[in-house]
This record gives sequence, C-alpha cells and structure tokens, in this order.
Amino acid sequence: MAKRLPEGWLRRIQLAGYRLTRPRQAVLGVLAESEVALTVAEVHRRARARYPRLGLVTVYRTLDLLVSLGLVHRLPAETGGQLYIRTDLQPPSHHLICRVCHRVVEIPCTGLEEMTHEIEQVTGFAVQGHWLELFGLCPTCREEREK
Amino acid sequence: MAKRLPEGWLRRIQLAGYRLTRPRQAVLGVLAESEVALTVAEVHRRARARYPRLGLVTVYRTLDLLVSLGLVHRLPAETGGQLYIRTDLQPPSHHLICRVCHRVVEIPCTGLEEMTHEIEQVTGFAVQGHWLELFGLCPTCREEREK
DNA sequence: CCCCCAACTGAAACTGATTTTCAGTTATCA
DNA sequence: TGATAACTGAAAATCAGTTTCAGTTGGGGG
Repeated sequence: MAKRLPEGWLRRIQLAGYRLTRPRQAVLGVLAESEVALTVAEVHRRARARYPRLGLVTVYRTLDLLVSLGLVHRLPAETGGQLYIRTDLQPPSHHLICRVCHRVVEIPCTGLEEMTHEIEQVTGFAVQGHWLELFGLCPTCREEREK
Repeated sequence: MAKRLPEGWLRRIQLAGYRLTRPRQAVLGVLAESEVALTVAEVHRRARARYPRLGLVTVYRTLDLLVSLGLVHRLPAETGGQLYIRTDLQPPSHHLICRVCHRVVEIPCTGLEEMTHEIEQVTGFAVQGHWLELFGLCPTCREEREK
C-alpha cells in the first residue's frame, strides 16, 4: 500500500534546497500513489489521513513546489479549478481527461509543431505556447454509464 | 466612434424574447466595438462610460446571455479568468490569443478530427470535447517588445 | 397614450478557490 | 546539542463569480 515515492523525488527536493517535512511527505505520498488527477481539495483530504494537522495552505504551497520542480503537472480543469498529477518520466504533452474519474492519458503532440509554424506564417503572431486538452469518458466510466 | 451594433444583434436578442435595456445596450456596445478579447472587469469599466450606474452583476448576466445566444465567445484565459469577444460571423473554432493585448485570431481546426479518432482507437476513451488555445504575441506587440 | 407586470436591475451578501500575513514550529547544519 | 532559516497552520484577505431580493423599467395590451 505505502508504495515508495517515485525514484528521485526526495533527492530532487533536497538537492533543490528544500526541506523534507512531514506535511510535504504527506502530500508527496498522495500524489505519488494516485494514478488519476486530483483536485487540491482531494489531495488535502487524502493527505490528512497521513498527517491530520495538515493545512490546506500547505497543500497549495507544496503543489506549487512540485510543479516548479517539474514533478507534477498542473492541468486546468473544465470546471475552472486545477488538477494535479505526477509527471513521472513522461515528457510534457497534452492530456485526455476523463470527465468522471479524472483519469489522465498523455497524448502525443502530433502535427502541432507544423501547424504552429503555419499559423505563425499566416498570422504574423509569435506563438509561445498552447493548451490542448481533450475531455471524454475513459473505458471504465464509459461501461459504467452504459449499464 | 459609436459604431452601429453588428447587424442583427438587436433583432436576435428581441426575437429570443429578451428586453433591450440601457444596461444591456452599454455592454453590447462595448463588445461590439472591441476587436480584442476583454475581461469581465474591462467590459464593466468600459460600459460604465456609457451607463455609469451599471453593476458588475449585470455585466456577468449580459455576457452569459450573449454567449448563450452565440453572439460572443467565452475563452478561458491563461490566468484563470474568462475573456469575451464577439463571434461575428466566424464559425466557432480555436483561438490564438495575444498575451499582451488579448487580440484574438481564430484558427482552423485542421487535423484534429482525425487525431481525435485515432486517439479513441488507441485509448478506448470516448472523446467528447476539447480545448485548443495558442498563446503568443501579435505582430504589433511583438514589434513593441523589440524596441 | 398610459398602464401594468414580468423581465430586468443594482446592492449586498454569499460561495469557493486561492493568496497573504504572521506568530510559532521544526529540519538540518555547525 | 543549539541556532536559525525554512517551514507551518490559522485567520484574514482577495478574487471571480453567484444568489437573493426589493425596487425599476421596457414595451405590449387596453
């Protein structure tokens, strides 16, 4: 159950000069074990099981820290909030998010580079970044719905 | 200066059974004249010049109304808020947004349908929707920056 | 032309998410 | 062990957006 933190997380954090405190370990553990993207509130709820005194503010701060270190992705959710999921070793790309369970699948960025280049030619804009997110139902929630 | 409202806006609104009040006219006028996407606060600020008693709540309500009638687009902004810009006669598609001045260019949805289909095959997800937004600098702001 | 009333309005209070502030706590290094 | 800078939680502040409600008004019917 208490799966080990992903290789190197602890070291990455300490090398960057940050301290490894109990509240952080609680948040790290939750992120490390979840295969689906979590809301801040859900991270807080789960992490409290490991360290009940944990405050919501610290969850925000720790998530920001993990994002800045590149250990987790922050995904804008359809509803306006943010979702968090570990980056692992996958390169940053685009996301396909299940509307029901928040399972996230990374999808390759096929064709967007050339599309971007074409758009720069046509519009004169300097394209600096983009968002591509797809929403739908994962196979499991799809079945669930069909019952 | 006081450019006429886009052809048909007034009629669309009244045909849908809505009243054409002074507060609404103020918001409509602002949207009609802006070539760039505006935040709610900016719409409010500008519309007050036309009708000083205008409340922020009414701006929200009117924008929702215009979106539901398809007269303006609502775009999620990078910073978390929403931006609004008139739809005009362009079909809904994807957006390239200038980070500085909020100028918006519509871009065609090339290749996304087939990409979507391919993704459904590979992942088993039922894809129901997507967001594609590009961010960058428009030609004008680009020059400005280079000075 | 005026009257009526449902549609509409603004103010204020509320909500939910996130940030700031600050006094107290704690991990780590000497 | 200390010392101390990093870190923490609680509370208050902020910010975007919504709800509520008592008062106002556009515009069709008389």
